Formats: sequence, structure tokens, C-alpha cells
Amino acid sequence: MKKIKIDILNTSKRMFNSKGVALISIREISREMRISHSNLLYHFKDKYEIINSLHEQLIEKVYELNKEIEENSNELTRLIKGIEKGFEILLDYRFMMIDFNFIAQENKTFRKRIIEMEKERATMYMNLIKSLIQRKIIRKESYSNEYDALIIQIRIFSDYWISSSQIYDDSTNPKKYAKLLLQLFYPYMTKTGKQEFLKIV
Amino acid sequence: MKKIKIDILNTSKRMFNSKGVALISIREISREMRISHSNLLYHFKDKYEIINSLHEQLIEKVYELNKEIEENSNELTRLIKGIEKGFEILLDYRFMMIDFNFIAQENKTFRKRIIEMEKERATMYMNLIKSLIQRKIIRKESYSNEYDALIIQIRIFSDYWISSSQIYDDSTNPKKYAKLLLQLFYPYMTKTGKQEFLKIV
DNA sequence: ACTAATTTAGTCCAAATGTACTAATTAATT
DNA sequence: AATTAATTAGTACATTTGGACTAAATTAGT
Repeated sequence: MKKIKIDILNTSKRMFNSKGVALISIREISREMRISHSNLLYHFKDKYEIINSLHEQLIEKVYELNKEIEENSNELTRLIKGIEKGFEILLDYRFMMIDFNFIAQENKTFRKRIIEMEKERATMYMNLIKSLIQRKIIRKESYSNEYDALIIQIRIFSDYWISSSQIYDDSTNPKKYAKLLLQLFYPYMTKTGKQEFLKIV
Repeated sequence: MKKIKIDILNTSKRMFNSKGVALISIREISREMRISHSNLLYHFKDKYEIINSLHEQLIEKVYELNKEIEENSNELTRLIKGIEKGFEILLDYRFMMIDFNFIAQENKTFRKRIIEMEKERATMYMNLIKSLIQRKIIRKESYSNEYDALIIQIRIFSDYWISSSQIYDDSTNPKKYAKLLLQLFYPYMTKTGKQEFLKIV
């Protein structure tokens, strides 16, 4: 990709992160970059093309990370590191998480892709849970769909910890929230799992 | 309060809920109501005065509900009913939950009040947890601050289940999410607690 | 070096918004 | 009924925005 396109994406990301998508216009981005708005429009025909591009970047990074985790999540340590890394990526694109619904409302492509990603994430976690059960790190379901509920809780937590942190914390610490996500698993753990978990955290 | 003010608040709430705060202007609200925008401005000097009024309504309703729950949460059933009712109230003001961060960014009063409310909610849940431990419905902490983590998870879930549902579900069912919130407690429960819980749900 | 394609900038336009101000109307008070 | 206060409507203005269009400048290909 050309330098200017990369510049536009980076500047946009920075500005979206600081003020939110709704308050940043094409013209403001172009002013910030000291280029004409027509020039910017030449490269991206509107704000949502920029957002879609940034979203593709994010998806790419998350996808690679997921692959990495799936290959290496035999140990809890690696899983934790993976989640931490993932949360850092999300933080870098935080405007997307904060303006999630605003973007999704105006941008059907975005929404579709998010739903796709969510399916993948759910599958990944379901496999992880199965494997943790097999290895007797967590216990079996004690009623049906118990772990489906957990996966929804993981989804909401993963999607909105940044938003919540931005309101209630002075600064956003991805490691803290990665640990909190892990703690969702803790009460399901067997004695072995708990010991291992407490050793790490 | 005068009829027209009530009308403005209701119309605004309805429009904010359907399109989001960022996309609704004073002028649009006045057009929808078939009054002049100057008239609307006479009653509320800007959009954020409307939002603040609506927020006061919401706080009032939540406050009364909390009182009700604290007085009656001896039984799990009542707790569940309370959470369900609370979630229905939030759904009625859903724009506030969805545009949480957008509003908080531009409106310091809003943010302050939210943080206040959050403190109350945390205290309420902490008391609830203490009482559940005493009554041996849930177990004691197995490491320090274990239940503080749970409370943060409750906070994030309570604040963003609507946003998440709006993206992933076809329609938003508060009872479903109330149950999911309860399920956060389940793995901490003792045998007695689990039995009671499964009976109800 | 010349030409064509790509990239950048400049200008103009219509629509919408918040704000300020004035005029008209309605309600309340005496 | 007259006067005052409260409410509603209307108008005008400066800004901002996305979009369309044109012209200038730069780059790439030959």
C-alpha cells in the first residue's frame, strides 16, 4: 500500500481513537494531515471506507493471533499471553470497540464481518473449553449449555472492556482486563487447574 | 413537569433509541413533534440538557428498584425478578447504554453521575455477596479479591449487554440476559445454592 | 523528451446545524 | 380589561459537511 494511504489510515485511527468516529470528519482528517480533502477523498471515497480498511487490518491481526493461540494454547501461560496480546491489539483500535454500535448501525459490511468474527471466536473458545475439560483443567458441564453461557459472557467482556475502562479507570490496562477474562474461567476449574492458575497469576 | 417537557423527553428518548444520540439533532426532534426548534430550545437549552433529564429519570427508577431489591433479596427468586426488572428499565433507555461513551465524552456531568451510580451498584452487589456467603448459597473467596473481579464482570455485563445484543441478536430479550447475569454466580455456588438455583431457572 | 495516467489542490454548491435575536401569541395576575 | 410574564414561532447568520467538478501538478511508461 502507498505511503499516503497508510498515513491516512494511521492518522484516522489516531483521531478516531481520541474523539470518536462521530465527531471526526473527512475534512478534519485532511486538515490534520495538511492535504486537501479532495485528495483524501480520492484515496477513500468516504469515512466508512477508511473504517473498513482499518477493520481489515484489525481482522488480519486478530486472525494471526488466533492461529498462534490455537497452536500454542496447550499451556495456560501461553493462553494468557495470547489474550494479553489480543487485548493490546484491540486497544490500538479502540475506537472500533467504543463506537462498535454506531459504526455497525450505518455500515452493514462492518456488522456482517463482526458477526463472522464472533462465530470464529466462539468456535475457538468452544474448542479451548473442550480441550481444558479433557485435560481436567476445568470440570464438565453441570447443566446443559453451561459453557455456552460462559462464551456469551466472554464475548461481552471482550467486546466492551475497553469502553468500560474508559469510563471508570484513569488509564486502560489491557493486562488487568486479560487477567479478569481469565478469572471468568477460574470457578469452573478443578483442583489441578486452580493450582496451575494461581501459580501463574 | 409540564406536558410539553414530558413530550419532548419521550420523543427524544424514542428517537435516540432508534437512531442514536449522535444522529439526532434538536431540529429533528422539533420537526418530529411539529413545534419550532426555538420552542424546544426554550425548554431545554441543548441536547445534553435533554439527555441529563432522561438520565435523572433513569437514575430515579434504578434507585427505587435497588431499594426494592435490597429489602426483598432474601430469596434468589426475588433477586432474579429484580434483575429482570432492572434490565427492562435499561432497555427502555437503551440509547444511554449504547451511546454510553459518546455521551460521557462530551458530558462531564453524565460521567460523574455514572461513576456515582457504579459505586452504589458495587456496594449493593458486595452486600449481596456477603449475605449469600453467610447463607451458604455461595462459597467463600478462594483467593483475595476474587469477588471484586466478579463485580467488575457484573459491571461490564450490566452496562453492555444491550449493545452486544443489538449487534448479535435479532431481538433483545432482557430476561435472557438477566439469566446470563445470574449464571455468573452459578459456579461459585455451594451444593445448596446450586440446587436452589436450578430449581428456579 | 513526450504523453498519458495518476495524484493533488481548489472552488462551488446545497443541506444541515447551533445560536442569537425579534416578533407574535397565549396564559397568568392584578 | 389591562398589563405582565411565559411560551411559541420566525428569521437571519456563520459554520460545517459531503459531494461534484475542474484545473494543476506530479509520476510513470515509452
